[in-house]
Amino acid sequence: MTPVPRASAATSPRELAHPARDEIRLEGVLHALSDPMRLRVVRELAAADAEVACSHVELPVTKSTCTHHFRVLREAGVIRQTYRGTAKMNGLRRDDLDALFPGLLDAVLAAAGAQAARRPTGS
Amino acid sequence: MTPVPRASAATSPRELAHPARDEIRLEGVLHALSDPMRLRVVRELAAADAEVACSHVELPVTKSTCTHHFRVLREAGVIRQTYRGTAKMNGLRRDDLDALFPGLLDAVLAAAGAQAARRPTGS
DNA sequence: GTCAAACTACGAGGGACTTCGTACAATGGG
DNA sequence: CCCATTGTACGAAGTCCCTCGTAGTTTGAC
Repeated sequence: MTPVPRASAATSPRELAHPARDEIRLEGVLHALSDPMRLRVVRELAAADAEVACSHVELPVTKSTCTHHFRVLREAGVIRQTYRGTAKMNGLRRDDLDALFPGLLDAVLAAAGAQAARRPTGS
Repeated sequence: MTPVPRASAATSPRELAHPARDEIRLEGVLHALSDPMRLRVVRELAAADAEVACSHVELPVTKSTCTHHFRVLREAGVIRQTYRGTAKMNGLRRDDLDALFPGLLDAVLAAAGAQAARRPTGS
């Protein structure tokens, strides 16, 4: 079909917009973390302690929904995303979050872990 | 006789339903705190460090909306509400939250304070 | 009894969110 | 070049959420 020309995409290998550190809002972070799917993603990223591909995180939703949740996390400033070949790597923005909201991420992760321990089979 | 007094046209002692400690879910708490109005309420309750009447918390919304937000906070397990005459007193459930999610409430409160300091005139 | 104060219930409007399906683009290997 | 893999865009359906106005209930004071 008609090849769509794109602006200056020749040298830019698909870049993604991230909020700057001081653009990250607490309400946005809390809202991003208040979804079970996204909290699960964040827990896996924290456990991995490295960049993880979207496809490596197993969620009981379709790929479209997966993309949506990763975008919410990125736009809230919780994760950083970069392309690597056909994969998209995800990493927690620990440094920014710890600088802005000291102890918050660790408290949420610990709380999620404790809650998961209390609810063995559920969620 | 009614064994379980409901909050709908009940009899003498108006009682309110609160979730038990182990019924409090992290996602619910995070969602409750992710709203600017409710975060504001929680900050005021934490600053007061005592029971505060709904009418004493000044919010730029109508009373109906105020009631709604207080109920969300109560049903999420963040606050405890009790009637006292015509007033309804509100207090943080610090003990329960600290037991379930150690450090979470303090981290959120500190983060909210830090963010408010970065944004002097409320957005 | 009457009245004001404080809060609630109900419903409505408008917007945001979660999920999905389908079709499409970018990358790297055979 | 062809194609499988990976993720995106777009729209749609259904649901939930925030806000409000109005009418009503409960309580305590006069």
